[in-house]
Amino acid sequence: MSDTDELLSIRAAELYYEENQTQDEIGVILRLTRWKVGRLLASAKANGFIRIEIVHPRARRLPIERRLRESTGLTDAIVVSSAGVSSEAELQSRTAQAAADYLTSLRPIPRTLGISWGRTLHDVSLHLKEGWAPGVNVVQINGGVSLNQRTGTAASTAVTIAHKADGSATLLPSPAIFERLETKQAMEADRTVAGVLALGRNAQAYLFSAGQADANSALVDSGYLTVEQIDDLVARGAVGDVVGRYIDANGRIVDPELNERTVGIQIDQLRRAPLTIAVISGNKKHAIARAVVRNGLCTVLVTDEDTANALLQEKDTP
Amino acid sequence: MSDTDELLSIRAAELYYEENQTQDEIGVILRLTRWKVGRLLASAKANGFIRIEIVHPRARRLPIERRLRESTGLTDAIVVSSAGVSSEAELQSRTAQAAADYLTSLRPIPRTLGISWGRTLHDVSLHLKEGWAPGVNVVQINGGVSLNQRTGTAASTAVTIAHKADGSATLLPSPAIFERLETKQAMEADRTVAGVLALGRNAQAYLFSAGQADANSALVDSGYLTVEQIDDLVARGAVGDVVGRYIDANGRIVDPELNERTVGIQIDQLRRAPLTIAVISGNKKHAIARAVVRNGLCTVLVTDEDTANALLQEKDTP
DNA sequence: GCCAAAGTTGCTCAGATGAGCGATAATATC
DNA sequence: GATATTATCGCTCATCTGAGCAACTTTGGC
Repeated sequence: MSDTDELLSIRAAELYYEENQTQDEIGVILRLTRWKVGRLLASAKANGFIRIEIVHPRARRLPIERRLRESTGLTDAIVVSSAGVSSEAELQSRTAQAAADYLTSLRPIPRTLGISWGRTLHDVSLHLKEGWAPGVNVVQINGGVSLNQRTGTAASTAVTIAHKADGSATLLPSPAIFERLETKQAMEADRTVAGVLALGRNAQAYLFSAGQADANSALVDSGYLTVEQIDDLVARGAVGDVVGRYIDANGRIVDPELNERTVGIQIDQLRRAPLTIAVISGNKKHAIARAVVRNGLCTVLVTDEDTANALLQEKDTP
Repeated sequence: MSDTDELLSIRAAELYYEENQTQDEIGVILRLTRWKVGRLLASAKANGFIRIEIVHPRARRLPIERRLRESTGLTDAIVVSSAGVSSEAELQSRTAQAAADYLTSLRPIPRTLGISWGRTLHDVSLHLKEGWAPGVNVVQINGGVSLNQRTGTAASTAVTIAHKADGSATLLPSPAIFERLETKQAMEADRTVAGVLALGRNAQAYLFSAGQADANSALVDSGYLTVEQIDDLVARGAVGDVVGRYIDANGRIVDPELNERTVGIQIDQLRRAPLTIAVISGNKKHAIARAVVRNGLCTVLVTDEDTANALLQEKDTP
């Protein structure tokens, strides 16, 4: 397009989008036929001069969702817009809201829903509306936060989700990680615990988040791991944890011994499940999100625009 | 509007603006009539959820221009968009470009154009296209930069503007401010200088910028004023200078004695002129822009979106 | 300078859309 | 609970707009 045409397309766009003039009227003003005006407007759009943003906490980015589905093979992708967000917390809240929306609209409604715990899932539980589903049994799929933390964040998440769906919550009464393998095995042998774990393995759907591998991990906060242990895991390639288990960029368990001492569903069980919803948002979680998506650990990803774009860019530059 | 309708309007907007679906198709997807979809889209717009930006260096903000004209009584207002600008310099360059565009499209073409000097006007001169007008006599209306500066910025601006219009430049061979009133009067008595000043007074149009009152002023850089003098002027209410003369928020000369020693057109002559184009851009110039516009020192203002909004907000909250 | 190829223009026509208007539903008022 | 009032809905119709096409203009190649 010629230089003067580019300028004209901008003038036309101003009159069209800001002044709500018709292409006819613009034609009169700029001394052009209305067809020329139409073409100029089309070229302004094609050149990317017209940026249309939907500014709303519930706004999603459908084109990014589609590209994500196509390039990763995800069953579904929910990408919340970051237009107009001023803080990371706001973005994560939007993502949690979107996850709650997705859960609510899920058909068929899963009778048993396996969930992990964490800040993100807690946020999701708060965003769910009373009566979001008619009776869902919520099962914890990995060991809970220790008691030196604000008691029962994990339990409260599960209970809230279940309660709001007029369902029941089945809690996993176990720490996340045991110091000794023998203790962990003894615990798993307990009939109650074994029952919960079996229920978790047979859930129809899973909802979980993931944590980045750094000192801010909930597993560090809860006292299960030390900062030094995290550093060691990172040195061995860990990018983050899923249901309490640290994985590398290829989705492999970083420390098999540690993994053995971790209570809950195995990564492979997640990989085989037909419906696994991962909720991952935030700038620091791009790496773990990538690991989760690339290695088939989820079939549905709920995330934010920036994380989604990061995933797409990697795909484009292999 | 109800809460669910608001959400629906966002879903509709996503499909309409991001996926280019027709209102009919959206109706099928969301189980609504196409009229309902149309209404939802209209309400999304009305609620400000749809933000349309024209991202282009030459983009203007016509609605703001109109509001400025209406609320200030300016003959014309040119407001450049700040969408997508990353630096103050870029915004100022856009404003200069817009001023050049305005000058080029000006009808009738002024035979004599009085100009001041400064970074902004120099920028305007560079953005003008060769042959922007068929013969314009450009006259300097205030004293030039001193010679210890990069020689001839002021002269070069005038010459460039004139040259590109196949016209002639009449320079004012005088310092901006004299130390002694007597010297200034003697200078003005000189036939050549007097002739230039007379020519300047009779120009058909004026183009000038304005400087904020702080240590970065061109008058300080050029050695005419010290930082202390500026501080003093500020203490006495100065918000900036127009054609070398410091004014307060009410458009009054702050220091009459200093004003007397300043060579060039008087503020009042500017106020009486039928066509005076002020080019003012940048966050620090909001106050001086306000003083210029509120006190009728210009009939046309070329500025940036942020400055324009600042002017409008003051109007709304008197 | 001539011709082919590519690009641009004005136009027809069908599809998309907003304004306006009765009909219907929801809400408030007594 | 009946009625008045308001809001919402589905629709018609006129207008707006984009796709497609033939005519025309420009450009590049020889």
